[in-house]
Amino acid sequence: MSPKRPLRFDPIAEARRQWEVRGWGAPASMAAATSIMRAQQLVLAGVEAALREFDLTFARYEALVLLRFSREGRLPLGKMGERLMVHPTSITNAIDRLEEQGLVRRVPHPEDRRAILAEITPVGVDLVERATQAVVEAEFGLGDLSEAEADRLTREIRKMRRAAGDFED
Amino acid sequence: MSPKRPLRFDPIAEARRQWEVRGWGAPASMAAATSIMRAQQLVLAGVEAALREFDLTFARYEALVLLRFSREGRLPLGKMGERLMVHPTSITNAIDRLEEQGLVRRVPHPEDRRAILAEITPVGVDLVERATQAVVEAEFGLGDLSEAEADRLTREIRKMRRAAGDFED
DNA sequence: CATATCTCAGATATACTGATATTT
DNA sequence: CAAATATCAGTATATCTGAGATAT
Repeated sequence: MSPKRPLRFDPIAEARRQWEVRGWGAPASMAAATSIMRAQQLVLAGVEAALREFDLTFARYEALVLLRFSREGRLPLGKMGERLMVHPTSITNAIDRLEEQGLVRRVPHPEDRRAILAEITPVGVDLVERATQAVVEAEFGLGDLSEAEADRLTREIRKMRRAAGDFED
Repeated sequence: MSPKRPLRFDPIAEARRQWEVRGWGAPASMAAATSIMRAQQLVLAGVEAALREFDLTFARYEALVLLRFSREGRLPLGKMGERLMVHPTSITNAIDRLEEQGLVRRVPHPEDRRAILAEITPVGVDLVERATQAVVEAEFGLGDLSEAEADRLTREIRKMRRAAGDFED
């Protein structure tokens, strides 16, 4: 981790100013995209720090949560990749690792013999619940954002996600 | 690239519902953090697709832009790492690559002989301007977000960044 | 001597390409 | 035969740790 002290100015406001000086176009979009990238660095750093003691990465934690939320604790690997927006080989790799850790096991799909299900184990259920406590205590890397602010943020990003074709609804 | 079709529901709204069912705490923060992570995937995918023809990654593009915006087209590597919030060895690596591509060169720091400056070359200046055009045309992966929506998004994220200690201002 | 800056070697995580086996 | 599912081999990128060289 890098507990870097805060800058004494907003680097994105500064970048936007420079962007306009150069006449580079769409400065509002640049600022929004850069904001998203930087916010993600902060969230990822905060969450991964909380997950370290459980030997989980963010990607593997997300996979565990997804399985925990599924009706029967199992999902086809392909479906998991779609939902998490990751490459098929990345899911194979993540499930390999979770299986080594005893948090998940592979079981054959009952109807489609091409597909394989990942199923969360009791150990996995226990771990994901403890890891979640730690992530909540770390405030998801958001700092002390109020509930109202978090909701406004979620709503604004939701517009962007819809514009970018993430979902239809 | 993966031109995946949109889901027919908002996966984050669904995750939030499940999160509350399990009684996992801070659902508003979970939704905000997950929104940031997912938005970043969309932006990164859009921008990297636009940068591919220039043989640039997002990280190297950011470094070029930072140099382009500096007063004299050069900055110490350490300062670049701070500004981009990346590990010192990652900057070394990125500058190695940009130097191989002829977009940047290393020059000694005139006052502090420990430090090394990365300086953008004329070829680098030309490339970063052309790459920027492509990124703007790709709308930064934001889809057709209006300027007002982009500004609102930037403002909401700014609150989060301040709460997370990204800057003081 | 302590600190700062950068680099290197080695390890891990993720992603992508292209190929393959199996099943639908 | 075409499409879908998962895997594998190989490559690339980025991150981090720990060590070391050089300079302040």
